[in-house]
Amino acid sequence: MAPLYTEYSKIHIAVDCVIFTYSDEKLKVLLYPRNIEPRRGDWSLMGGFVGDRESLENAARRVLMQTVGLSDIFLEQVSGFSNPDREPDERVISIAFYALMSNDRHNRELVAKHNGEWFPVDNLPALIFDHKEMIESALGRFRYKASRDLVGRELLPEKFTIKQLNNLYDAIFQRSFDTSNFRKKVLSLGVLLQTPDKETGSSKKGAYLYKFKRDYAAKDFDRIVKV
Amino acid sequence: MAPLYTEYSKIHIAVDCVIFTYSDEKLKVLLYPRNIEPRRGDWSLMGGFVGDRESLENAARRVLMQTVGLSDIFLEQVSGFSNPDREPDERVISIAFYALMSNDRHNRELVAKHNGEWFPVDNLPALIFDHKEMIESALGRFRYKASRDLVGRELLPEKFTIKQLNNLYDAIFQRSFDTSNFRKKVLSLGVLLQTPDKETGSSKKGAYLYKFKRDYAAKDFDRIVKV
DNA sequence: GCAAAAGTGTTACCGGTACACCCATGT
DNA sequence: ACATGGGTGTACCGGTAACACTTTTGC
Repeated sequence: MAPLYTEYSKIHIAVDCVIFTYSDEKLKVLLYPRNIEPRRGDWSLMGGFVGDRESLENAARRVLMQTVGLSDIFLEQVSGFSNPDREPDERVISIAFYALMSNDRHNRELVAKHNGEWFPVDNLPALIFDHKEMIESALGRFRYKASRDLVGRELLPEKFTIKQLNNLYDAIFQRSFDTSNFRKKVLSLGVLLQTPDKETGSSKKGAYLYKFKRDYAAKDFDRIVKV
Repeated sequence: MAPLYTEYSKIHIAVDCVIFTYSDEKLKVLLYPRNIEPRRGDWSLMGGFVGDRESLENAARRVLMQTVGLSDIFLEQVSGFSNPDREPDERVISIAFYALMSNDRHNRELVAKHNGEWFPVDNLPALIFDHKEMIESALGRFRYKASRDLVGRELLPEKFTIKQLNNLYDAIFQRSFDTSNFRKKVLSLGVLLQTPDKETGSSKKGAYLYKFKRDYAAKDFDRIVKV
């Protein structure tokens, strides 16, 4: 490896992960009390520096593995944040990613060990640096994805009712979709399979549980919901 | 500035600019024969390393100024490209940007001096590294922008006919929009102003020239065209 | 008059929205 | 029987697409 670019300076480069989950009918983000100076103890996204021979995405997956014990989950790059003064003491460029994680899959012990806590996206605490902005960008990108692809598989249990999916979309877009129309729209996409089972906890009649078709891969529908 | 992160390695970080213009009824990208090894002479995007105290966007604007003599143009970050082997000889992470430039504004001498050439997006030559992929990502993002905001101001002369705008959209989306419906849609947005002048080069009747309203800022329309 | 491009009008259809209504069941 | 949430049906409205039609003017 020839030292071709020696006259140009190198820069610390990191990734930060916006980890979304869905629980208690809310869309939530995983935050940690920062464990190094400066601003130790303030809430922040979990991140890490990018290794010498590591892609950004692999760095993000490594962070996910260390954070929630999973790495085979949906992950998408959002944007680079590069204001020279975004960290007060040293120059770091950080690339934000967002990840989608079903609430029942993550390693709770691992999260607890680092004092991670889940915050609803509409009620975030004070965050270090530009992490608030990262979350907002990530949410924008996630909404775009959810508007063109049914995102239930990543965030709901394997089997779920249409109502649960409806509530998920309500939480993502912070509005209330008409249940009748939502049901029709979603079923018309042809990617869900009705199971024989019913969910009976919340109603007397019971609601059919659905799951994604086995071979379902992310599609690009015309428009599931308006953004 | 305390050396906090000394145990983590720094990485070369660059920006690459996908510069779009519109001429001869085609959407084109500016490419250069690479002027340093490796692969000197192959076609590539214009890029540059990010300085110590420089944001990614400022680095991209600096590249634009060096390349086309303009920096006050539309610029948007696309994505980071970070495969450790994307450059054969040394590790460089590059953030792709795209820019929109009216064909009559750029500094032709400056472009010619570096042997820059414009290529239609549907007929690109062989490109170095992952630059083809960068252009495709940039085009995707640009199409998204054009679907929600009228992009004529950035790419057409100050005054233009509806037909020209129609042709621009045809070129961006590589399809043909119905002229009648396109006209109605575009005028209904209420952002164009009819001028008293007519363009008579291509027709006997002559077509009215329009321009963007003085106070027009990028809006987020529901949907101008389907993506 | 006719060709050519600009510009207007018409119609059919589709998808989103609102909302009324029926269904199944536990109490 | 009735309350409750699940699920279906329908009617309206606006946007989109396709395409016919009118206008203007140079030749």
